[in-house]
Amino acid sequence: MLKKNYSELNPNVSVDCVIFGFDMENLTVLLIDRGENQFPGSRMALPGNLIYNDENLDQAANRVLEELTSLKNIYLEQLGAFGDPNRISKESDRLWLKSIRAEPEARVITIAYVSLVKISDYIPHASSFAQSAGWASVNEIHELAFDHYEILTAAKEQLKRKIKIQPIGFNLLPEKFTLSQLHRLYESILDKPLDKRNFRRKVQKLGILTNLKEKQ
Amino acid sequence: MLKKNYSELNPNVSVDCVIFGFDMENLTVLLIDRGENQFPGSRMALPGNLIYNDENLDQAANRVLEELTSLKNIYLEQLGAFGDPNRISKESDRLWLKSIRAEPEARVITIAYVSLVKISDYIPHASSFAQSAGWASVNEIHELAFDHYEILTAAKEQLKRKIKIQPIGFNLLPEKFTLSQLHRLYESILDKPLDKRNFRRKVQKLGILTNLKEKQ
DNA sequence: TTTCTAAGTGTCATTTTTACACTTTCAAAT
DNA sequence: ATTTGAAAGTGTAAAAATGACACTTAGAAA
Repeated sequence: MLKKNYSELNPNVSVDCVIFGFDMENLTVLLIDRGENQFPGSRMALPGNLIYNDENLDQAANRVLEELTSLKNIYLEQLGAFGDPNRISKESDRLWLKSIRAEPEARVITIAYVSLVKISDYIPHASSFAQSAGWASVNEIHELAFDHYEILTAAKEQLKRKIKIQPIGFNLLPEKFTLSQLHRLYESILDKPLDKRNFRRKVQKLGILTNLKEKQ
Repeated sequence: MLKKNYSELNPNVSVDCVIFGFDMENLTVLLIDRGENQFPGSRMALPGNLIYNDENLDQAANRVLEELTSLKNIYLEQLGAFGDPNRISKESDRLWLKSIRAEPEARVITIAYVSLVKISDYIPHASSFAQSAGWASVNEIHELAFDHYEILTAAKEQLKRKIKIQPIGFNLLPEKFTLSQLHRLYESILDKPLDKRNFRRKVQKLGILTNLKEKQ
């Protein structure tokens, strides 16, 4: 009877992480630079890689994120699976895969994860096949490796949906923060202006915050 | 250079379909019977199977559903990926996989899909490895193959969320139907009583329905 | 000191939500 | 044929949530 070795990479399943960051000004996302490439196409990609057979998907997402960017202990939520057979069809992507994968032509479906963190808490350091890792303004991104732009778009939608129903976003801010900062965060995510007074009223009705009586 | 054959089964990725059905009385779900089995554990499972490498996930879900139950042209929505390494650890499940899979020990992650249909529109006929296929009352299900019970639970939650924000459920009913039937559908899904008058008012404000002036 | 930018504050109208009880109709049982 | 039971059908009032709206104050920069 053949005993399967489970602690090996699964050539068909990867995870990709969409880590949104907020710096009191802009909504950004964590990208890695894949480095020079002879073919056209974006050098930038979401941090992601194949899973091991003996880890579950959540573990894989955390591991991959840490390996590529050094960020750890981040609450990741699953966004969904992206599995178009053509997601690897760009020539520049295939070339890159040849340099990092044992089976570069394998059909890969990827499970995307999303999070939202406070930028100042996490300083990315690139390692593994990432040449660099850093935050990029969400609004300035127009092209990414593979289907990562599509994944990013879906992640933005998910974030919008989530933020409307439950007040995430509080662990993203310093312990002391102004309502204006929170206001900016929400406007960044929803990508539309929110009435200042109505917003403050709503937040305060949640009663989660303790007023500091310090101004500014 | 090795040319990869893409129209082959991918041993690592499957799809599973949670098809909810409504029959004017109960919320049900479509299950297949895997047949006799020497080991304890549920014979029943969600319709699901491995994907082919040349089809996308949505196509795979539709194909697998049709192959096992004959249901086709169903709008399927992705629920998410389930990929615990132990999802195949029950002895009865492993035994069953040996009888139907080329690589029964492979690590498999599955992508779950959800839909909601009117039972009378779709009569399931089992084929492939399904010994039978039919509707089972959601409330009477307590055990399923693999992690399918967990998937079913997640699917119920998703359905609840969806039904609150947009009035799906209209294409599930006959062209003529009473508001009471719709009312029952919503109560079944949300699993709690809804005030009759408030419900009717809300539906009528949507203005989607044309009043037939026929009673009952 | 002037000027600009961002912070901070309250009210009112509209809409949405929730709670609540009796009558009518039809079908089934006697 | 009559009675009985079960489900269909109907309106109102109070409370809560939402959305629109403009001026003053404080601090930073010129």
